[in-house]
Amino acid sequence: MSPRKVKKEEKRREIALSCTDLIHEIGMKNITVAQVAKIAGIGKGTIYEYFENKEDIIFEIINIHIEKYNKDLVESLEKANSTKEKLELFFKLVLEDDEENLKHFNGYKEFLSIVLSEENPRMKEFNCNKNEFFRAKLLKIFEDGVQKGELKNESLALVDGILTYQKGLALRKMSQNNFDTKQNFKQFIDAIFKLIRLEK
Amino acid sequence: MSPRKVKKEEKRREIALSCTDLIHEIGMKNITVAQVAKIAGIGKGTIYEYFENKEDIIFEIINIHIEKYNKDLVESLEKANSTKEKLELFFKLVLEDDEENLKHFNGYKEFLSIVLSEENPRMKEFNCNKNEFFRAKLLKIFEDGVQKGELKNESLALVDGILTYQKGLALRKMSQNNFDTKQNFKQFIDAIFKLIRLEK
Amino acid sequence: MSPRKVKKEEKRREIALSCTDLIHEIGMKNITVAQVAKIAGIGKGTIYEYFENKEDIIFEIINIHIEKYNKDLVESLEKANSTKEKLELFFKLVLEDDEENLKHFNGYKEFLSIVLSEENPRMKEFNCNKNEFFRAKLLKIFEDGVQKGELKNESLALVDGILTYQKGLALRKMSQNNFDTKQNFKQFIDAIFKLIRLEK
Amino acid sequence: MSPRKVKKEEKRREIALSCTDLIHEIGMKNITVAQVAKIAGIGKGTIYEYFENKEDIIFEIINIHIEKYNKDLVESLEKANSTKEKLELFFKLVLEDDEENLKHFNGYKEFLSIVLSEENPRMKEFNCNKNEFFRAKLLKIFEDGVQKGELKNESLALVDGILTYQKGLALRKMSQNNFDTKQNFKQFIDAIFKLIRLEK
DNA sequence: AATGAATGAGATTTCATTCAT
DNA sequence: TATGAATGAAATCTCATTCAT
Repeated sequence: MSPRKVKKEEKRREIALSCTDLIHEIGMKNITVAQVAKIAGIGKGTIYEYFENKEDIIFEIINIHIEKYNKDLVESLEKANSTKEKLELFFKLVLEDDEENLKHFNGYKEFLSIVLSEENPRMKEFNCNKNEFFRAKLLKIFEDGVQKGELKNESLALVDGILTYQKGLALRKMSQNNFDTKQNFKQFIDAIFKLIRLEK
Repeated sequence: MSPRKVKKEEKRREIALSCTDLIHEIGMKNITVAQVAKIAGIGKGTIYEYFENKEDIIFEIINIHIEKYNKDLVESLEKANSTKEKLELFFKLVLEDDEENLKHFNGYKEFLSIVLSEENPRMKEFNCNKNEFFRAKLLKIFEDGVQKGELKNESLALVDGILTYQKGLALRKMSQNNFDTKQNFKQFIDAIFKLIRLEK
Repeated sequence: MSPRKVKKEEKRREIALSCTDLIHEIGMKNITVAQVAKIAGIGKGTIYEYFENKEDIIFEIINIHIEKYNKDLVESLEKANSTKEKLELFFKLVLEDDEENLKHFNGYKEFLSIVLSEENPRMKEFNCNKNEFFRAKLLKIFEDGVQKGELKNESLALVDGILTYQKGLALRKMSQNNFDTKQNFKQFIDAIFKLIRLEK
Repeated sequence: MSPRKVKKEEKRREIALSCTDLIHEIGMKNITVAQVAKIAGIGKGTIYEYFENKEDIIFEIINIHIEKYNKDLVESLEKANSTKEKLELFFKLVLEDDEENLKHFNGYKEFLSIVLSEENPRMKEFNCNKNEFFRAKLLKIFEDGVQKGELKNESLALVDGILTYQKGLALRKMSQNNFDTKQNFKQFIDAIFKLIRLEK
């Protein structure tokens, strides 16, 4: 990238980051360009020097959040030992209820709402890319498990199902009132593990 | 219900049904009250004799679609024999790709988008009610399977996980570009069935 | 009046009276024809058998209230002795703060608001008629005072001014936040009485 | 005020002033935002850069009219000599019938109609402020009269009563068909002056 | 005489985006 | 490069009144 482009990229981040708090208050969709400009301390017109349109702003915000989440996930996965531990980290987004994580979760919820509502190919593609990233991570977890002799070989066939199950957990947590995510997870994963764990 | 109320209820349905096609063209959220009135062949003001507000119209449309889908599901479940057959019927919404079913699926997608985006407690509650209905159906399928000696007793513990998995399938189909729903389903369900099927 | 007309007149009153409470809650202007019909226990269309239009309903309501107030005023004036006593009764509408009187006052306020806002000749004429009625009453009070030797002859020239002053008191009470009506009245009337009272 | 703010203030005035004629034709309440925008030669959306809402536009219009009237009043009062002359100037709004003054009078009428009709605390408070301004002016007139030896000391006690009387004159002129404002004023004020004027 | 279903004109307000400076 | 004033399309909802039954 040219130095020019790099600078632009930096400014995009800066602007997007400046409205993090605002977004958690009123939501991505409800934010106005005027608000973004004000909170970023620049003019409304200037926004359009760095972003194509409003959607592009939202895109950048989502991007930052997800990149951050992914980075944290990768780091924590590296420190984990057992397969089950890793799996729990992998499900952290839907299981953990501390403030930090809830922010990520709600951001993801808003992101999904956009993907579902609009015919927005760019967002959809972005979603696919991220999915592949996550799939690769999950696959790695299982492969490591197999290599370490923790899991049966056949367990690799479950990766996609578990990925799907994770999406389902997210959706249910997002759309149901008193959904007990943890209990649903525990029951299901325990059962699955019975199936795929190698008896030593 | 008084005859009065019944008539109102009928008219609501009639109006809501009249815009089925329009909805599939432009989406529930994008519809305008003026359009609904025109297509229903009545005045704009008349709409408000039967609906509280625009949201109420969308609500009725969703309701009709879901009720219809549920009715069909129940009927087809009654005719099915094996547990696996029933399970496939239960997953029909996300698996089948004929026009009729795609309409239901897209309706469900729009519905979810609304549930996720707005602070719309009514929709959310409605979603919860329907979820319970579906959970009951799935549980029944498994209980019948156990009773008929097809499934292990412990398989009942998987009901909630599978329900969640179904949501995940829906979400992935909605939000990913070339997601192979059927293959994901087959792989996962086959594996699960290995676990829970009684060897005869 | 023909018996038919009399019956119509009675029904008008009945309908108008039925919404007295509602009016005090939400105001004459804010009432809807549907509400009037419901509270009167008749159909919306039936309203138009007895009233020309919505304005006509309001007109009837105002009429009833003012007639009632006038009747009470005349009765109480007959029982009063001294001129000053009578004058206080004459100012009762703006001075007294009990619930009953406040209802009349607020009704009058709404009435004035209508007279001022619309170019409503009928209301305006009605207002003039009532004004003449009140002027006659006030004049009578003063004439009696003169005849009884309480007041100077010239005091009759003040009748119109005092009538005007009373309107001013009403307007200020209606439009100012902490207007001390009683104190304004006392100070003014005392001063006036010094001027017009005959020393005995 | 920042230059920013000053410009906004100026533009508010400019927009409000541009619809003066329109208002006299159709009334403040009947004006639409679209009409204001058109007559001001700007877009509908631009209106909302300078005004909170429609009420705010009306508010500005009233403000301008009243400020203008007050300024003229203060100027003319300075030029007047005798107390009676000043008093006549003070009553000018209700007495004079030239076009210029009638516009102010009708503006005041519309303003009062709003104050009486709506639960509009802002307008009511504004009314109170202006009332205090006028009361101060009237008091000054009387104090000067006393100081110059034209009026008795006690006449100061009449200030509030006369202010009230003036409101009454306004209200009657607004709400009665053939009310003879001048005659009512002359008769009343002459009588009052007999009471309060010092014989020299 | 009584009804109440149907009507539709009409007005406010928001906000992403442009463009002249 | 930065700005922010100007834009205007677009959509909801109310309610007095009519009229067929």
